Amino acid sequence: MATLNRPGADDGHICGIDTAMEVIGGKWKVLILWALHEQPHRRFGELRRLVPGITEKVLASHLREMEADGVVDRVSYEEVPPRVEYALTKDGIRLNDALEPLAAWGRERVSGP
Amino acid sequence: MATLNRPGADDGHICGIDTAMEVIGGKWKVLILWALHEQPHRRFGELRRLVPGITEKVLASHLREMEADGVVDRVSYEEVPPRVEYALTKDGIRLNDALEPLAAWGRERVSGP
DNA sequence: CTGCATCCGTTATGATACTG
DNA sequence: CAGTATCATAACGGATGCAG
Repeated sequence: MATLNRPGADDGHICGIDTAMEVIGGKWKVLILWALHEQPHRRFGELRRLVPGITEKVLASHLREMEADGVVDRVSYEEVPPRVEYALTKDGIRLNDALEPLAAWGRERVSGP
Repeated sequence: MATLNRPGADDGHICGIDTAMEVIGGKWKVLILWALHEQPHRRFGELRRLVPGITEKVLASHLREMEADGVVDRVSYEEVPPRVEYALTKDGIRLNDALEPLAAWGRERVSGP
């Protein structure tokens, strides 16, 4: 290959990582993925508590993006009070699995080799 | 565990991924890593060509950050004209390896399952 | 050749208040 | 409960010019 390529170029993804980076690019997305990985069918309020520091606005927009990216499923139950549940899609689960080695790297880095 | 945690919190990194995300958080860092993985001891100008679209300022600042994070080694030869070479550290190599499953995920996503 | 300084626009993230 | 609207700020990236 002559050069590496940016997202959006014809091929764009010689190493494929940029594709993934676009999906997990939000500041809190990996934590959301992680929370949904531990237990599927989390409600909005649960996620808000599980990811301390995140605002409702950012949580909502991240969830919408992840839904659009096909890694998260959103199920809205038409009841009162409202109930909405989020879960990983199959692709989201695979994404989370692919993140595990990275998590291991981070853990080693914190605790030392 | 009660909650997930942000970087900087006491534990901070229950899943360890946020640690890694901080290191690869720059827009072009994974591409720089990739370029250095293919062949160590790249020069500044080489990297600029290998990562089309990146500006000198951003390349320089990314390299400095990655050096501070201990994933890149910088070797400056005191000659004229100046020559500076960059290479992955051991930790950088392991990081790149940890990125591979993510790259695979991205590749599948582009080409279809 | 390497790469820092400055200015500047865009995007991402945050705080707060409000609605169905 | 599950969001949306609005306003404000910060972080990031890009363009250009200059220096060792």
